[in-house]
Amino acid sequence: MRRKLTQRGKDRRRQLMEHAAELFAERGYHPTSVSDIVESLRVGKGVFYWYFSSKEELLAEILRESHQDLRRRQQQAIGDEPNPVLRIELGIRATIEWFLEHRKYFTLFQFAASDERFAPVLRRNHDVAIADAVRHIKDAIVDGLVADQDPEMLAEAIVGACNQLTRTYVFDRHEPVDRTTEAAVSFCLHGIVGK
Amino acid sequence: MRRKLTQRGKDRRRQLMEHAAELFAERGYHPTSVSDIVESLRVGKGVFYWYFSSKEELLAEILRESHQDLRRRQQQAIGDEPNPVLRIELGIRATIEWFLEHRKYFTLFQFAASDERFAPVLRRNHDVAIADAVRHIKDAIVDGLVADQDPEMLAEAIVGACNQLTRTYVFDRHEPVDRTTEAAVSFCLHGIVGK
DNA sequence: AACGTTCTTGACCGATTGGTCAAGTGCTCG
DNA sequence: CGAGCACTTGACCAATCGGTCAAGAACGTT
Repeated sequence: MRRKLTQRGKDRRRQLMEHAAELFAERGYHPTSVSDIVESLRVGKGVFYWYFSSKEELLAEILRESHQDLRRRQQQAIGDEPNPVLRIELGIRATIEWFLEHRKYFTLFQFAASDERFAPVLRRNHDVAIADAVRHIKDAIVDGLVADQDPEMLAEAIVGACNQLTRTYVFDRHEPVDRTTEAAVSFCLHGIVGK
Repeated sequence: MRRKLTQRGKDRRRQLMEHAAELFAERGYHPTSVSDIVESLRVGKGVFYWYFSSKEELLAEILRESHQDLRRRQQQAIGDEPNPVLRIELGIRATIEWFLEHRKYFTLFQFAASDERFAPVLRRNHDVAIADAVRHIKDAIVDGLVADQDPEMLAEAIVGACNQLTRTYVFDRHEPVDRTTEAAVSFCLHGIVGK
């Protein structure tokens, strides 16, 4: 296990994480062995265990860091937009775009959600995302833009609808993202506004 | 591999599938070995390979049969309801109820979607479910009950929102199903109707 | 140049895996 | 009763897994 990292070390660590994420997304977490990872990178197995204490810790770390990156993108996209409904829309668009550029994490998140070992990490990520959305929804309710319903449930529904649309059209069918994004936005906004 | 099954054989097969599904859902597919399955059932390993040609085939079979059962439940719930929007609502309610009674399959479907090997089976299941929903949505558009949008995208959005709400409130938090179902129905119907 | 730290190597290990098979048991039907 | 098929056993196998470690290379600092 590592102690302090030089720049060289940080680069290796990044390289391992990026590469492992790709392999995990392609072949799955369990079927991808630590040997697979280090061999395709042409380094010894010791390298892996210098930077990560276990294969499990590696995936947990990948999940944490990638989610941080997604969240950064969302906040950047929303900026200081005053209209809460518009903030939600900007968040949806940013999320779909991010996944389009980071396809591998979509499969990874999905797998992690189905494995007891990683569910806690994913759960924390998810809770943060929901909390973000809930703030905007509450603002919208206060402003009278949205009917008074449970904001948390609305947030979950939005996330679910967007993820499913992204999976089907962007990942499975490789369709252009525009129509999908518009459909997601329209469905979710009508869903929360509630006639 | 089996040839013909007596009643005794059919029962064993069912028993293996049900039990394996539970173990897979609890500990995950890969971490659950064939030995785990047969040992906890107190039978020899040969029994497993008498009924299934591989561990992979077993899960594929579980996915197929459970999805058939879910679909049967949906069709039964919808009956011959003439109003297409109401048909969708009945379908949503039936789905959430079914998953409540068959929790183990939720985790299983989720894992399968993240594994290349099982994606094809799951994909066919999903396509059938979407096609069912699309028919009702098209009817609703023809009747002027729903704005003219891509019915397939609406169907995907509905499935996504419902699944997410079910996962969070019914599985993770073990909350009573009523409020969740109402939220799902409300969000989805407003989402498709489109003010 | 020399020393300590960071980083890399790859043979090695015990455990476990999915899957096979020769040998047997029990059920059914003529 | 006995022949034949449906089913069961569990030792066994080759392959692979995550992880260790003693040895040494590369680097930064002085």
